[in-house]
Amino acid sequence: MRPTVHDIAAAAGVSLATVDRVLNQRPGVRHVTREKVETAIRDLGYVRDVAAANLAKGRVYPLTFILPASDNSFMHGLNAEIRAAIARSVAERTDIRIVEVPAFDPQALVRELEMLAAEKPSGVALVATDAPDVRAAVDRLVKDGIPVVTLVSDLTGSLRHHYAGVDNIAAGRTAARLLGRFLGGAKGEIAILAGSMLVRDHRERLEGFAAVMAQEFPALHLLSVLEGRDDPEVAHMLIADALAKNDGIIGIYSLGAGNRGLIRALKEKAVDRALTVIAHELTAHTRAALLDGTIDAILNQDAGHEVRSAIRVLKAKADGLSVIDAQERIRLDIFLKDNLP
Amino acid sequence: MRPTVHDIAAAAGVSLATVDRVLNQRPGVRHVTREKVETAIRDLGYVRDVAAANLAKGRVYPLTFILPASDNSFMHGLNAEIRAAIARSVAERTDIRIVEVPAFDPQALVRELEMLAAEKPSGVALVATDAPDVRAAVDRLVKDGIPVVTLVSDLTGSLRHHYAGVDNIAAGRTAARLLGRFLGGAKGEIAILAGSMLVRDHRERLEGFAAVMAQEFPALHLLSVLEGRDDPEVAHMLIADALAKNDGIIGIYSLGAGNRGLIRALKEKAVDRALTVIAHELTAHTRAALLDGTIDAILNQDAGHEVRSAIRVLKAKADGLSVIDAQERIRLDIFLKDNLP
DNA sequence: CTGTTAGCGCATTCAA
DNA sequence: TTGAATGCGCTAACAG
Repeated sequence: MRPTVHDIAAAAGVSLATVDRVLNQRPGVRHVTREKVETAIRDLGYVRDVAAANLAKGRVYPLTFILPASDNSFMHGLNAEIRAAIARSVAERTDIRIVEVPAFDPQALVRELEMLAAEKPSGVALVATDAPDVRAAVDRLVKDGIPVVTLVSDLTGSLRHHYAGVDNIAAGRTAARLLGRFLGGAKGEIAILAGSMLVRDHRERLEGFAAVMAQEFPALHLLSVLEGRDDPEVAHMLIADALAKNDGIIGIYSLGAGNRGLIRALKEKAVDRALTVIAHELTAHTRAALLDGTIDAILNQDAGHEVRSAIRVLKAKADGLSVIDAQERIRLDIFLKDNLP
Repeated sequence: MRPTVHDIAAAAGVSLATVDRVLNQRPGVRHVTREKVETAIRDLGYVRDVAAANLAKGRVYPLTFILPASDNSFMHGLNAEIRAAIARSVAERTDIRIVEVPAFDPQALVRELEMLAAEKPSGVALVATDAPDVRAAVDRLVKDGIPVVTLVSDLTGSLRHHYAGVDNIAAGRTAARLLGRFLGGAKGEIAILAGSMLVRDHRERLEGFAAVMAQEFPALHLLSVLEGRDDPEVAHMLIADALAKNDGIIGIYSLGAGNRGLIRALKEKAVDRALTVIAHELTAHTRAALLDGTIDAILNQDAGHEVRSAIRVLKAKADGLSVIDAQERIRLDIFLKDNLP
């Protein structure tokens, strides 16, 4: 039978309350007493029963998710996954709130983070816009003792406890190798469609992509990046235009959202052209395009995994517990038409 | 505040014990009383607090994992992941035991399953050898009310509750498309190295691979399957021999284990040949080979995820709870040298 | 500074 | 067929 607080109390010759005090590092225990209890804990190999503790405390974890108010399938999916987590709240003792802030707007994000500092939730998850002010606001939360997890796009250099998202440099590199290998030594131009160079994840994907292309596929020439602001209309316009003007394009890498527009442009302008296309994020649109051959491969991050992982990590940090690193690693999913979920 | 058993008891005008009886469908309750309680449960929207229930019961979940005693990196990895889960046993209220049985030996597996029927653990996970007797033994366990999960290799047609492993037909198809695209229209022969056609996962991979190859890459001709019994020595011999005898081989698909031997053969016999190679399972050996260019892509199943998933599912089934399907889906990981974990 | 006591939500004797 | 009482492991008043 595993030891309980009673066993420790007996072994240390103190009462339950005192054991509880040292266990939860509360003040009001003489140094020697504390030592005695700590020794007993170590000797008996005590591990606290978190479930019982939570029951006694009636603990719930108020968590806040801050998302950009972007109208694209990926963000809708992320939102849906959080709502699914909300539906499980009772069993998981969470109390989750979703807050939307204008996209690509650091100041709005900062304001929200400052309000949260007052609310003192058990944890905060945010899709970070990469700006110094945001970093400062996040650091402030962390210093106040509130666990913070970045979601989808990281905030390197900040004190955030954890990043729940894919390695975007690796994603870009993978896209490059896939595209290069699929094109098998052909010579030509590659168009690149991004959302915005203001968000870190897109910048990193581009960086990884360009690096591998330059190093391993010199026969392929990268055109300058098209910024579609993750908006299907803008993306459509940009791609249609590029295809019309440039006959040498043989490959496209779409590293942001708004792929609806890309796909429409391809179906209108490129039915008769041999084009190899790699895109990010599995949505209803990209899935259909992969199946009908318009897209050759999709790189994806599992939004459900990201949300569940963020919640697990925030709860663990709130309790000072450790996590299973391998379980929290968000992998880069590669989908061909054969291994779709 | 969410309703508790007390609230139900009050609402139904009965005692806690009676509420508990209907909650756990125990006998000794008049029909009318039962109805009253059930109405109260529904009206108040009661959901049982599983953590509290487990505390009161002092519940632990004795689980048994049955693995083939195969000496390859993948099985070693699987074993290690189970041991990692054992290390977490205290917190997760599990009591996990690993049993090894001779590989590819249905009768040994059946004997073990029959012994388990007597022990009545909370759940059983097994790497299934595909045979009618095994199916019958599994069905027997299920009918006895013991949750059963197949791991890595499934047992279709049996009553097992869940399969924690990848879709191997999809894996084979994906391997074919990757190989075909990487070879970009070249014409030549493809060597296939399997472990044994007696295990379902290998048969399914081959099936998927052959289907896509026949349909989409007619210029590539599949040689007859080499069975390496997941043994590095045998694999080495078979591949070295094939390469020596056949100059037309331009691609290799290794769908089983024992890749150490394959890699050694490639380094000895094929340094001067342009060979595209796809293999299964990420191990220290295949990882190194991917990085140095000997292998072009690795298809993988995350053993850690499989083990954690099997445990979650077995616990849930033992309690009659539902699982999050997306969380329990084991995906096919595709690794290029750029996205290694 | 330390101890006593009463729960958290549920399961389980033992009586009635 | 039903109910009262006790305890699971832990926390948190409230006394001392």
